Amino acid sequence: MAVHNEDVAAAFDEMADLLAIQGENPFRIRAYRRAAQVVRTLPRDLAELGDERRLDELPGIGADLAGKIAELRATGRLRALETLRRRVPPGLRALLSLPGLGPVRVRTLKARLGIRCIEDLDRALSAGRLGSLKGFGSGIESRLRSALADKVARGAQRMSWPIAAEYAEPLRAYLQSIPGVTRAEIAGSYRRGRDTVGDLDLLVSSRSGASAIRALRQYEDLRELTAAGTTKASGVLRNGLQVDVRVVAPQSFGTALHYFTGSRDHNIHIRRRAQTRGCKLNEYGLFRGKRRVAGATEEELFAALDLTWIPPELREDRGEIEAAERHALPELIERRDLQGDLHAHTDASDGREPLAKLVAAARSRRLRYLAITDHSKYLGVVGGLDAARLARQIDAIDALNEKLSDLVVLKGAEVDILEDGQLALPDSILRRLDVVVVSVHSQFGLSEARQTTRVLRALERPCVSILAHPTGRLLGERPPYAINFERVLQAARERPCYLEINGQPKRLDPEDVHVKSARDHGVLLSIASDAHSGAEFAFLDNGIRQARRGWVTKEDVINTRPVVELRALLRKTMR
DNA sequence: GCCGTTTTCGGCCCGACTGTTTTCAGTCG
Repeated sequence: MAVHNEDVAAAFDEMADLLAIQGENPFRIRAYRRAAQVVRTLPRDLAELGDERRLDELPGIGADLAGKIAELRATGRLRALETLRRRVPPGLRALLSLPGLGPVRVRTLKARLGIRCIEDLDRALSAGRLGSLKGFGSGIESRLRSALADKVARGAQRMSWPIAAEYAEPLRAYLQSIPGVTRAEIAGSYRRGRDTVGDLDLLVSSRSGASAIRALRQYEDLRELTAAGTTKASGVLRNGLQVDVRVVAPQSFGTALHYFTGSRDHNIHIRRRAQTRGCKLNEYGLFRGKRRVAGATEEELFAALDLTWIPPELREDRGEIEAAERHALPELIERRDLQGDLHAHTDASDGREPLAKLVAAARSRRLRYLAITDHSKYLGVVGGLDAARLARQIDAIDALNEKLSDLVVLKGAEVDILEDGQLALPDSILRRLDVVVVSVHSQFGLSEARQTTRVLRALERPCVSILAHPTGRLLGERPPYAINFERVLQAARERPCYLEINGQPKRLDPEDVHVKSARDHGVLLSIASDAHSGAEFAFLDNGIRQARRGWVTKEDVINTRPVVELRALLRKTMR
């Protein structure tokens, strides 16, 4: 039985929760949580990392946890976890996710009222039995009631970054407009450019926190304010998105922005670094004794710690601090580096605009080239092109190019990879194209072995330029399909062909750690909008963000090249 | 449970808000 990173991470997370409910040493609990995080975001499968000795080289994993990983891999079980489950009713874990309930109160509920799961808690609340308990006032009771009431509705759903942006930017502008506010920035996972955002963290610079927070109450999109002090407030927007606002004085803005941007693991690492240098770092500044040595800007904070300024997208404690110390951070790609887009659809398949209109939109965005990659005719996609229709589109594009001087239209197709690894169009027509994008649109549930074989077979075909949206996930709808990404990368490098970073808000595929892994393997990338209308060329921004989180530079991306160099790279993929 | 340019033991990031607290524990980020 194959044990994957996520299985290990889930087991460690459960260990941490159950140990917390038992009242264990908080640092031991944190060690499990940190290990879960490290394993979860590992770019490669643990199975390929080899023996225990290699495992304990991972940060946060020592001899004991390496042994537990080995045990899970060998037996599929973890005796320590099973022992804990016998001692702590597993239903108690779910209680930890409710607001106001931490390990201490959960333990009280179990000890005093015999509550072992959410349903027990619901009944106890209805019967009014909580009021008698120490530490459970009417405030907590009402918060629990409402949390249980809309637990299903709200859930812990994270929102795709581009959707969150529609709420974050107006709120930022509103805060910026409050009298006395000199600056307002969105921090948190949004500023780090994560593919999904769980809540919005905003930082405000003002000498009067109280008045800024009073003004926040008036924000029209705010449903309720759940907590409000003089420097900090939390609330919920009408769409259910959680918002945290923090106010600091200008001389603290840099350290506060850094602190509020996170990630948590990055912050802890940076604060340890400050400590070992005899300093203390908090959101108000970097202090040596009582003297503030940095605070107003992030730049002075990093400089004071002998680090290059680290772009927010890299702040995940995945080696960026070590790289900044060596002044060896990558120079991350920017939107203006892109010269064209290699994945777009017209109304010949499922796009919404005709060829001419899409090309006009690309020109107005100053793209130098655009590949038209309509779907092949296959199940699932209405109106996909067969070889005859594709041949007619090829002629139409040749004619269009005659009339264009500032943009080159590249002839392409997005060809389905069939279940057996064959392509949905014959090589004879694919040879006439400039770029062949291949992708999986069916049979997402195959086993990892079969899915991997399927894609590897497709990559053996003579005409394959780019593997599009390589894991098939749809945020909030469909998980990535099971595939051995490592083997796909090896095949892509040897072949060669390129890997797409898809900028559709629902896809953002592949995820950041896989992007970084591709870069580490020397596989070149294509940043694509997958546009289905001219307006969707804006999705290139999403692809850039995803690329930056994977440490990608301009040199790692094929569509930063002028068209002549790009064509040379594409020819290398055709046999 | 992890980890080490003071340390193989004794630390482990740090502060705001809430509630029930007459001085602080619990939770959260």
